[in-house]
Amino acid sequence: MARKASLSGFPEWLPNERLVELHVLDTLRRTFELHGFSNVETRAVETVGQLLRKGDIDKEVYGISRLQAGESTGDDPNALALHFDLTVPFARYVVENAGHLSFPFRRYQIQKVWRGERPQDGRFREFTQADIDVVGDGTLPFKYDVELALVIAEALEALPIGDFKLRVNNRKLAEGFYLGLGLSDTAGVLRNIDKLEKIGAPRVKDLLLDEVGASSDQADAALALAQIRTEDMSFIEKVRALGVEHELLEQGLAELGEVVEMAVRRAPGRVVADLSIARGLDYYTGTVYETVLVGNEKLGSICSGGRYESLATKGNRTFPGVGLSIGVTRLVSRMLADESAVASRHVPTAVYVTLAQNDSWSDAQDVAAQLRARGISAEVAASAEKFGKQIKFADKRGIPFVWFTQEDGTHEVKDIRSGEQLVADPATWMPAAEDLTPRIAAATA
RNA sequence: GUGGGUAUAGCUCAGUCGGCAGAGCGUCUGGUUGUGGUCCAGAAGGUCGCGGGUUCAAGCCCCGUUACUCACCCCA
Repeated sequence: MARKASLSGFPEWLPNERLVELHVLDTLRRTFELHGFSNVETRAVETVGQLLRKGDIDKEVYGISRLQAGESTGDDPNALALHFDLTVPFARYVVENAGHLSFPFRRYQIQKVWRGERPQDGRFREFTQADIDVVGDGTLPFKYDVELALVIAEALEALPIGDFKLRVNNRKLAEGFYLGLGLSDTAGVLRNIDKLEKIGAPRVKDLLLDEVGASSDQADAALALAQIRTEDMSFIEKVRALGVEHELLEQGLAELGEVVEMAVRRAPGRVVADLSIARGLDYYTGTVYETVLVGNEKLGSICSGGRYESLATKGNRTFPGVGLSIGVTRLVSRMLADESAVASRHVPTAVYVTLAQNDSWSDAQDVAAQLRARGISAEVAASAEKFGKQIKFADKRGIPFVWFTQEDGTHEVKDIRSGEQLVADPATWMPAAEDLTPRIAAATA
């Protein structure tokens, strides 16, 4: 059971919960590196001017000020603030280090981010994001849009989170469609279509009529597009059947088709073409991704991103990119809440070395050192309490083995779960591989 | 930022009409004096969120406040 933090929105896990989070982080790191992504870390703060480049989100940003100085971060673009995602800092990093990087540059970045939003289930003010992006110099082949969807599907598949769906759409497809319909405020249409799942078609239609000046037919057509959802290439025929024509629409169909075609082959069942996905942020220009846990759709997206033709600019150079961001904290909070993953024990210790007499502590440390030298985590009792108490100490922590040294200098090790106690040699004894370190087990559904 | 709900032991929660602060679980100790888990007995553990008011008397009623929480907004 996930414990609620004392400061809302700033979660702090217990040791066994943190083990689950570490397992997620280790798994992501391993998957990303297997696919050749380099890691970078950027500073926690950016200037306000830098952060607000991509939109009016100043309400979400935590400013930094020195208490003594009584400074106000107010409107000063040079004031410092905590980053609220990893994409904007990465864009700055790319520009500043362009001369040292080789493009296309693929990097992953796993860090805390901060947002001054009202916390709720699965929504935090301090949380960890795991980003992967590929950024090019001037151009970036579309194949990366396909590749990133597959890398993310693989990464999520390696986690004990149950079934998920990576929903993919394409901005060009949607915008071309709206333009072909004669709706020029494509951003406005997108913004309202994005609410479809939450508020339903009738209310979205009202919004389209009121806010973007669509006719009833135009609104119906936009809604019809958004209702298309297929796990194969058939979405293309369904779009064509709506009878709208536009050059941008054709481009979008071709691009989304490429992602879906490859996903069907390489990640079957994980990717769905979902033409209702819009994504709130307006810097996406092509592919957009959003991921939900099947059965936990209300939690919101656990991973999203997209293609942006201009991640950053430097002089007359532009750096297009495509990337996705996994909401690690949201994911972990869900895994803890529904106990879909639990640590096999609370501590790293595999062997608890007991003490027969208080003055045998140093000898016990010699035993522990021999075990540690072979990669076995060992801990020595602090006082020679009754063996019953020492065993209980280990049992409460889930330590699987208790070590006894006899008066004659021989050793025995007890498996605390079976009660089986055998003669053992500290120079050669090994626990079973699954007992060496805490394991994260997926609950069997 | 807007609206609703909640706040009592480490955890989950009772607390009647305003009249001595409670239970279960957990923790600790002992039974069992150097091999745990079960069982039995006992113990410790409280700023009743905080501040004010009404009253002979407030966990309970009134006002304020803070935190938490759900929804809106927005997003991982």
